[in-house]
Amino acid sequence: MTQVDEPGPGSTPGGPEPMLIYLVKQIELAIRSSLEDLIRPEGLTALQYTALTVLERHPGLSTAQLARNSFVTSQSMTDMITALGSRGLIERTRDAHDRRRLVVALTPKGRELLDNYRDEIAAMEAQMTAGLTHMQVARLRRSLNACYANLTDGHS
Amino acid sequence: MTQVDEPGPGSTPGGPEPMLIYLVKQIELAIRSSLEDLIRPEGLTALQYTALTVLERHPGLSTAQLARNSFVTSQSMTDMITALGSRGLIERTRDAHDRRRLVVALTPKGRELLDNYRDEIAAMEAQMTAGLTHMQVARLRRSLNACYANLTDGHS
DNA sequence: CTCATATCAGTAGCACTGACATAT
DNA sequence: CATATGTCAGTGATACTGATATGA
Repeated sequence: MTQVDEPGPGSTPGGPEPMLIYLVKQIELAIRSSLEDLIRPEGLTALQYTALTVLERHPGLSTAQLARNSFVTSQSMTDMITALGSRGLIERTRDAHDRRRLVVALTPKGRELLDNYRDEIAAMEAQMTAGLTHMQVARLRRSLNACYANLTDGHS
Repeated sequence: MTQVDEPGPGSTPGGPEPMLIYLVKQIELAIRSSLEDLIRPEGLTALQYTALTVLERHPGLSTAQLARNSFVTSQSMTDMITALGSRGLIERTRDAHDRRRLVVALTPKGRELLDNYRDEIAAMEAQMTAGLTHMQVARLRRSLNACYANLTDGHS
């Protein structure tokens, strides 16, 4: 051990306050790292797992809608959906009303995988908010929702 | 336009509240997307730009320390540092006291690049927190700092 | 025709494991 | 010796642009 580490997130150089966008990035990095470790035995990446949870919440989405939701191109999302499909975690069905759309849905196997990790994911979140009161967590959630809305305003 | 999109971030399926970790992820995705668009003319990625800001804040870090700060392996960080070095944005000098360490520092060119985008990055953050009071932003920053500390507790 | 959807091809950035040399 | 740092090699997942086909 040579020296104390813990540089913390980046910030504006002059100001004492780290910028919020870097704080968010650092937290996301830490979460992703824990999530990767947790689900590595399943052969899934954090991004693939997140995609499954989005599908659980929004069953009727097409690949193009999922891509916009994650700010990536439809080509990138197609690759991920293909990977999840080859593992039997999702399946795609042609929309009868708009035959361009391939609606993506979880399979029972995909739902079971999410069930198996629900408690551990909740524990991760509990660790993250340790020491915060219920009111502080509620305020944090409201503010983050507002930030998300601000950033996605006008984004289809 | 076929249907309303805007599915929003993932969450627990039963509960009405989206999980905080997915909110953070979605916000980070939105920020990264804007940041990529902003600095694409420079030929830099969002990750490379973020690494530069971390270096600006913490000039004396080695590659290994930077890697731990971003929760990646030293090999991955070496690749990024090499890319930034070949663009003349950073330079590495051998630490005289511990000759294993290669201390990474910004070049004047790297500092100039950061200066050129400081205002636009600040505008991104202002857009994100639009509608929030100063007190709400201060609370958000404190809570996020607490979350970051909780997640990195014990992490060198 | 225009637009949206989805895919195929190629390329680049990113992160990983494993192996290795060097310094503490 | 063990540990920490940094690099090289190979691999896989991710995301991009460009081109193409199909349907609304």
